[in-house]
Parts: sequence; C-alpha cells; structure tokens
Amino acid sequence: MSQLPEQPADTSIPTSADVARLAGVSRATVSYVLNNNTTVRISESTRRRVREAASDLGYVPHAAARSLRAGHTRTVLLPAAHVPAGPLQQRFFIDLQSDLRRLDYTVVQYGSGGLDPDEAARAWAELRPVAVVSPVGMALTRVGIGVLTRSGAKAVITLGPQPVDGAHALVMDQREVGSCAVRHLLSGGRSRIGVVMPQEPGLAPFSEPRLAGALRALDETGADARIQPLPLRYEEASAEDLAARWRSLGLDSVFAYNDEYAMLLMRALQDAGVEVPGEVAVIGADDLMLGRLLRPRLSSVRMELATAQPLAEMIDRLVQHPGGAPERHYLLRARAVARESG
Amino acid sequence: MSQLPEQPADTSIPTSADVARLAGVSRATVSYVLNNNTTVRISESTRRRVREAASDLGYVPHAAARSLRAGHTRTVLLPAAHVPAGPLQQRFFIDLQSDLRRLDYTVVQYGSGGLDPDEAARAWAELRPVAVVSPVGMALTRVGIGVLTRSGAKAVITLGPQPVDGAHALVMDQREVGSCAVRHLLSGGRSRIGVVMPQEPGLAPFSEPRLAGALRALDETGADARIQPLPLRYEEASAEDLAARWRSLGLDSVFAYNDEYAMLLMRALQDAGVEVPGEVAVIGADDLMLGRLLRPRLSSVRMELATAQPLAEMIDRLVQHPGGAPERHYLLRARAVARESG
DNA sequence: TTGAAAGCGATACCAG
DNA sequence: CTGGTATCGCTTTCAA
Repeated sequence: MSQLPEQPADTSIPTSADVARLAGVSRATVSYVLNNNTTVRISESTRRRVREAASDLGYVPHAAARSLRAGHTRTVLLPAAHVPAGPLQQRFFIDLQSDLRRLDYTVVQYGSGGLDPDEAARAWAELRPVAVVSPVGMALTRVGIGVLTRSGAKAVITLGPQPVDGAHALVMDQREVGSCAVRHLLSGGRSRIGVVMPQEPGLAPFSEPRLAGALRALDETGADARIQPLPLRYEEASAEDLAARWRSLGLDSVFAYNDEYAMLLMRALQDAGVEVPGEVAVIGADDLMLGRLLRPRLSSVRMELATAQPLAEMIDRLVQHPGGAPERHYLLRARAVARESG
Repeated sequence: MSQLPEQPADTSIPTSADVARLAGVSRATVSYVLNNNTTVRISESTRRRVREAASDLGYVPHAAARSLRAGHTRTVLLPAAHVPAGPLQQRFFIDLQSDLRRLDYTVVQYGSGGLDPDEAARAWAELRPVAVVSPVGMALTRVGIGVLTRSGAKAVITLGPQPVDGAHALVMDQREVGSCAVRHLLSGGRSRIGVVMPQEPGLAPFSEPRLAGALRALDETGADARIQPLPLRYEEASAEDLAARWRSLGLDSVFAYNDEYAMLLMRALQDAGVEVPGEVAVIGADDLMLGRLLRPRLSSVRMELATAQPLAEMIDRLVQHPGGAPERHYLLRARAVARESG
C-alpha cells in the first residue's frame, strides 16, 4: 500500500511514528490509544490495529520525551546513601517505593558518589524530580534545597536524626534511643554509665544524638550518676583493649550503641573475666534476633519505626498542594526490652 | 535595553533561553559556553557573562531534554531488589556507583515494586538506559532482555548465581559455597551432613545452588556419605524444634547456610544439650565478625567477591563496542575458614 | 473519528 | 566569533 521504506532495522528504536506508520494512522491517534485517552473516541478496530502495531514493534514510550512535553515528571528522587543501610531502613525504603508506585510515581535512587553536597543537589535537580526524600547521611544544605525547589521539586523531605532548615522533615530522633537506654539502666540501680561511640565513619549522625539523649536523660531524672563515652571500633582487638582496662574505668553499666557492638563488647568483657550482668549491665539497641541468642540474653532498645505508607501519602499531598510551611513529624518510638544482661 | 517582559517569576524554572536573554546572547552560545565546547571559540567576556547569568538564575540543565536531543543517555540502570541486601552486596553496589560516575555514567536504581518481570523490563526501558545491571532476585527473562536491547540498551548484564540466556553474566556461583563447606566437613571425617535450607522467601536463589554444590562435592569426592536438607525459619521456635529432634536425624555435621542461621541453630543445639563440635560439627558462611565471637568459634566459608572496578570497566567497554557474544565471568571464590565449631 | 502542527529544552549544524 | 534553525519523541489543541 504505502511505499515508505520499512527500515526500522535492528539498529533503530521504534518511536510512536513507527507505530503510526505500521498501523496506518497518525501519531496523534497512537498517543490517544496507548494512553487510553477518554476525551476522544476512537473506533475499536483502530485501537486494535494500533495496539498490535505497538506490540509487534516492541514499542516502549520514551520517558524523557514524555515528561519534556508534559512539563513535569512524576519522579520521586531518593538519594542513595553511600554507607550500607540496616535491614530496617531497607525495608522502609522498599515499602516506600511500592507505596509510591501505587500512587503512580516513579521512584529513583540516585547516589551522589562522593560529590560535594551542593554539586550533588545540582546533579539531582537535572532529573527534575517532583519530590526528593533525603535519607540521613545525605547532607542537604539550604543551598541544595533551594536548587531543588527552583528546579521544580514540589516537596523536599529530609529523613533523619535532625531536621534541616527549609525542608519538610521526618525526624527520627535518635536521642530517644540513648535516653531510653539510660533510663533503663538507672532504674536498674546503675549509676556509672558508659556509652559506646562507634568509630566507624558514617555512624556519627546516629551515635552523637544517642549520646546526647543519654545525657539528657541524666539531666531530667536528676540522678546522681555520670556518663562516660567509650570510643570503640568494630574489631575484636579494639574490644579486647577496652575490656582489658575496664575495671580501671569504674563503670557499672554500658549502653553499647547497638546489639552488634554490644555483642562484641560483651564477649570481650566475658573473656576478660568481667561478669555480665554482675559487675556490669549491658544494653544494646535494635532488638536483633542475635541478642536473644546470647548468654546472658541481651537487653536492648527496640525501635518502632513508622510505616512507609504515611510518608507516601504525605509526599503525594505535598506534591498536589505545595507551598505550605515546612512540616515536621516525629516518628521514632523507643522502648527498652529487659532481658538478662542488665 | 530589551523590552522583553522579565517575568521568570518564582514559579517558573529557568531554561537556557532565560540565561541567554539575561546574558544578551543566543541559546546556542549558552550551550557552547556551559558545555565547554572547544570546536567553537567564544570571547572570554561573553563566557563570563553567560556563566554569571546562569548562576544568578540558578540554572540547571534539563537532563531529559538533553538526552532527547542527544539520542541516547548515559544512564546505567540498576534494578533495586525488593528484599534487603547484605552489607557485602551493598558495598559492591556503592563502589560500582562511584566507579561508573568516574566514567561519567549516571547510575540510577529503580525498583520494580511488585511488577511482573516483563512489565518491569518495559518500565525500565522507558528510561532508555544505556546499560542494565540486574542483580539476583530481579528475574530478567529473555523477553525482558529483548525489550531492553531494542530500546537501546547496549549492555544487559545479570549478576547472580546463574546466567540468563541472551545477556552478559557475572556469575557468582553459589554452588562453590556449598561445595566448599561439604569438602571441609568431609575432610574433618564427617559423613552424615545436614544442609540448612532457609524458608525465608527470596533466599532460594542462594540456598538452592548451595545445596546443589554440596551434593556435587559429595559426587566428586565419591565419599561414602549422605546429605540431608534441613528446612529452617529464622526464628527461635523453628530452631528449637529442629534441635529437639536432632538426635533422631542421625547427623554428625551441618552446613548452616550462613553464619546467622548457624548461630541460631548452634544456640538451639547447645540449649538442647547437643555438643558442638563433639556430637555435631557446624559450619556457616560469610565469615562475619559474629562467628568469631561465638563459643565455640564458628567455622565459616569466606567468599571473596570481585571488586566493582572490573565490572565498571566491562560496562564501559560493552557500551563502546556493543554487539559481541554474551560474556560470562565467574567471580566468586570460596574458602573454608576452620575454627572451633567443626 | 482522525490528522496536521505547535512546542517542551537543549544541541549542533550552517550562515553570516 | 555569534545567531538562526532544525531536530530529538511525545502530547494536545484545533481543524477537517
């Protein structure tokens, strides 16, 4: 019928024009059919022809072209951390991803691989995300927030221990964790409390607030007690070292940052002949399965993270009605779980 | 000077046209300056004016428009798993991301949030990635691979226990792990070997090949021994249950899938009065710090994963010279680390 | 019911 | 050295 050269060979990617040609209709019609546009009525036979042509050619629409035309994307950017995340965080993000997809957003994780925070924000802005959810560890400055906002982001949300000026914030206040641990130790009659400070890079945003929370708990209860930070690397040698000079520290209890550090330290203490919980009470955090398997069973601080669903809805709401004042939500609840270790 | 209405108000995102207007030049010139185009000479004063205008407006180029015009992207798509990843995997991806960024690629993780594998491939293809690196757990069918290839992906690489037809593959042959564990147990004089099979969803792609490897090792050595799969959930109750009927199983050793399951099982066995390693030898895998802290210290299979660098270079090479035969690289080396548990 | 055509933002030719 | 202009793939008026 048509003498057009049918040469969309192996090398060329089919476009809607190719589909139109094959179906014998115009590009407009292709668009109507494939997007199920309801404002225009297309005959059933045409629809079939178009769909067949599309699937014959293996046509896949070009997201960039589409959003260029639309003037906006439905991309939610989730800057990827450059330090491994725990299982809880990962679960949270996976759920968030599903929930947002259900609301028809495209969630994209995009690392900043060692860029300056403001350069990173620029790189993110090139994608013109409609929303940005920045996890802890991804420094987001006021400048960066400005860049993103001016590039069309309707919602910039930080997720972490402390809010950042100018953005909405989901605050997971790690101070609660330290506070909770210390109150537990105090109520058990302990008063000379060590607080493990991991020396691994990237944990400071968690460990510092936990220490601060520990100190605050002391203040609030007005107890006659003291708190001593204990630097520790996640290595046996470091723990042995600490255990060797343990008795000289004069402590009767320790909040070990989390269950893993707690296990490391507890083992070293036991090997050095320091009795747990007799001489020293130990409490971790995260309430991992691990802790229940230790002897003595490890006391821990259990964190109840909010589910991803409300965040997804918040994002959707902010995208649809932008421009409100920065919102601030606190969503970490911590609870001490007493076991045998203190 | 110019009577053009300067109304790029708060609401509108600056484009290169806005920059051109402010600098008093054409859009073409803006493009030349901002991209440091060398094939054309622009006066230093013009350059300055353009750069100033761009930074005054907070101009950020529009990635979609750019790649639409260019006809291709430099996006490497990394489908995000929907099951939490271990620290090793995460480290690998973080490194890969950095390495690729250094080669000027944009690495994007994009989950498929519960889509059908082929639908997922279509969704990915909409982004027109130049390469796709599909981790284990992301089922990628031949159809999916075809969709991606026809949409312009120059390299589709699977990463996991077994290769997928039609794509390049970085094979991390988990059979090596099981094989290694069993050879170790055999050489220690054990012959009735249990193999823990985690019941958690998503682990099958790892656990099945490990079992297969265990069986293969038996075959190869021709030892007079037997292997018995042991279903186990990652819960205390499940482990207690298994431990309670342990003696009736008549096993003298167990490969516990990994160190975490090993710890779970070992604890249950000890609590049930079964001696380790006296009655039963236990070996895990991953060689976590955890294992060294247990008593007895846990034997383990240590995996040496390749670094990300070669993969990044492979991707770059495939992108530049596409069309070769599917490559297949094996990059898991496993080694038993004998400790006290067997 | 369908088609022609404008235009989203950036780039790269070719004139001037 | 710099400025028009065509173009990438797609959506969406407006006409026919």
